[in-house]
Amino acid sequence: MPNNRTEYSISELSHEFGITTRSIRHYEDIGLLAPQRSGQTRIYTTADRTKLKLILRGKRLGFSLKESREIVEMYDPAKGNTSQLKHLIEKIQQQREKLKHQLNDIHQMMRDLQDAENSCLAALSKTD
Amino acid sequence: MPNNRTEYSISELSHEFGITTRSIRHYEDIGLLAPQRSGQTRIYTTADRTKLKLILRGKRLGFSLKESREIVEMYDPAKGNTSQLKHLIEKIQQQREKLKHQLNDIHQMMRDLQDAENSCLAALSKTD
DNA sequence: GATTACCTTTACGTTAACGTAAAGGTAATC
DNA sequence: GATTACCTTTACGTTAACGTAAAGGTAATC
Repeated sequence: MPNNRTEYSISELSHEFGITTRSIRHYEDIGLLAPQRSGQTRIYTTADRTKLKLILRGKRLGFSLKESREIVEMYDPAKGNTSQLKHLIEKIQQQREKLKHQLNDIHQMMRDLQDAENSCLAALSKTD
Repeated sequence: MPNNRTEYSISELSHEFGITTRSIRHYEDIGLLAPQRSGQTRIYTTADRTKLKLILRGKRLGFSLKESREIVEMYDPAKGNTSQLKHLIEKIQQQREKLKHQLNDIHQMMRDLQDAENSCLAALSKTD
């Protein structure tokens, strides 16, 4: 299993992640990806692939592409001066807070689902 | 603190949840809410309010209104026969699976954020 | 050399989730 | 009785996130 690939075509990525090439190009249109070119053809690196993963994970969590951009930019090792670093740390904290709220929502929803299931089971046992 | 309200106006709910009345009416348009009427005016019960809460929580978790409909219908005590109950239990399980995946995504994202923060802190300590 | 399988760009179309205006009704207060 | 604060419906507009054609280029295979 040669998992040491370092370059990918757009269709390889689209197959791997179950999305269309149109989506991947769209992410580029709005500045989330910037693959190299070989002539006209796009060439994606493992870093591009990772960014794509971040975008799709964001989508699963209900992030807009604009919100995912912040995540992607955190991954980018664009570093900078002290004030930029401090600003980035602040952003990271904000994302963490948001995720904490989502965790609360998920746990609450799981409790609710448990309650719903229990009353279903109770209704079923009465029917027996 | 009289928390024993049983009826609410549309503006009361919009203020409480920080959304517009337009949104609330929209949820009704697509069949997520069905408040009573007093003449022309809508009257919301605590059950309606709970449904609205479910919708908004779903939105925070990235659910579409169509997906939230499933959650709302689980809350509805519409019960039914045995096969309907079993079907509902299946749906509940599916929602749980989806939430589990979201939990994984959140935990992974939190780890990534921690990594990003650590490298920021490392870069800062070098600057000192 | 034609079919196949990729790749490209341009550009209009679509769906969800509302926003926004227009036009009007009611009930209390100045 | 006019202003204020609510409520209503109808209907067109907007934004995000792509979908979908159209038109064309390249590289390998039959």
